[in-house]
Amino acid sequence: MSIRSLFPFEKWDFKSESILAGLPPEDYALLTLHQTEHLYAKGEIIFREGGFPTGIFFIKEGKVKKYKADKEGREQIIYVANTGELIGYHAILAQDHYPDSAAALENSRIVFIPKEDFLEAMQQSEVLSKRLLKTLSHEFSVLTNSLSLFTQKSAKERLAIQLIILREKYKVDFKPGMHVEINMSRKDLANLVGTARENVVRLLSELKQEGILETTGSKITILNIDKLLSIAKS
Amino acid sequence: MSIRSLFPFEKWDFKSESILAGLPPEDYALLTLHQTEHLYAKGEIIFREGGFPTGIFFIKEGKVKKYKADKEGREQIIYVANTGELIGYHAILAQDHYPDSAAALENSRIVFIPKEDFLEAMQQSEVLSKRLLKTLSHEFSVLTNSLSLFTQKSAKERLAIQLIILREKYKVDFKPGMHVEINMSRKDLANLVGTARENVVRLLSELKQEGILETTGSKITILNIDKLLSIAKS
DNA sequence: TCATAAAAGTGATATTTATCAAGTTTTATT
DNA sequence: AATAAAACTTGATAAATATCACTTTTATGA
Repeated sequence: MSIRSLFPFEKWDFKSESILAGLPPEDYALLTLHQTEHLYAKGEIIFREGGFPTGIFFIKEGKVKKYKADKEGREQIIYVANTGELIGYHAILAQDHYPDSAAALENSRIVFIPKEDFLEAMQQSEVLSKRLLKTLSHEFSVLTNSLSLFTQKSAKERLAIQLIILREKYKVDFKPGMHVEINMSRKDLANLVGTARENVVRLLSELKQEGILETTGSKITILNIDKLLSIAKS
Repeated sequence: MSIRSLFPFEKWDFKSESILAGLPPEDYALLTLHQTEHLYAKGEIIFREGGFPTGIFFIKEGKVKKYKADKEGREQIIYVANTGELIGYHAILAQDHYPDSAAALENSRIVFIPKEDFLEAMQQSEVLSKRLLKTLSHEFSVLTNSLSLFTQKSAKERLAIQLIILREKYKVDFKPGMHVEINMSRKDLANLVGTARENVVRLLSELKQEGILETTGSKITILNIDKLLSIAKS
């Protein structure tokens, strides 16, 4: 039994890969006309909330956190974007500034597509604008799920859910039965779950006690996904 | 000094009015070809989370809460849609089931537009699909604001913010200096703020003590919007 | 590889918020 | 207007979570 049939990942995934994947060649050509590839080091900021958008970003390799920071600098992570995902298009489509910030969670290879090319491709490509409408509408449902998660579930339940989601995102060359290493700092994990760092540490050691996971350094390995699922569903 | 220049309402407003307002006549005609108007009594459900969408809804008069309920029936209100707003399009565009439920907060007059007409109008109207893209992208930013609100602000700050927003939504024939009556049950207010009903009652009586508002029955009147703004900003 | 900084982990305590169990007031209905 | 039901309010208490101060472990780079 695959985890994909036991847990509703689509409720938590933006599916922004499907915007560009297999786009008609002529549309794709328009989009990639002036693209440039850049390496972002772990921790490096890609764009900042309130900044003026100049293009969109395609994650060729790596992971990116989208987050909002309050005055005291406390971050709330909205979403973890993975290899293959597209970010930064909301601000351009809304004709507004960036609603959130984006920073690399690990060394990442990211392609920049200028705003003009993106808008031109949008204008020309029926397929692209249809896909954006579909993705944006889906994102709406993901965000409403996140919203109710925060008000209707305890920190432990939220952590369990996020660990299940992260485990999926941190899979590389995964084969059934293999273990997955989630490599995220306690601080980022806390900012994703929406609780204090110390609380995450305590909850993780509870889960460790229950034989659900183990940690080596800051890395987390899920040992018993079924138990985690039952906590997440409660 | 108008409240609109002191508080960023656009951060909390979906602006879905702007989807249909002033649409080119021929596009509007397509949309309204088979529209039907219905009256919904206060509390009546318009659509349910998980249901299959058959059309979209235009609020001609009234207010609608969009919410998600958990297994225990506890609701989290995602958004309060007002007269002139459009609801129910996300599910159709995402080709999915309704991500949330909608119910009338007061007796409302609502126009139903069948899915087929909506999709046909989308197909034909460049303007309509552009506007939907813009609105959906803006909604993304509103929801990220709501998300960080829940994790970064206390219940009292959240209540202050929601009261400022609700005051704006409950204005009718408003002239500067006039008072506004917010007519919402403590339960709904609690479900909007994301806290227990008893907590909202206590926070409201604190605000009453501070001379910020008064209540008559379940109705709330803001007396000192400046003080409320300073709590919201803290 | 060793020094040093950064991150993780722990314990004590404070604060916030939820829950339960009453009353009381308001609203609706006959 | 009387009555019942629903909604609101209050107080006491429990539970969850945040904060602070500190130790230990891990990562980094000279």
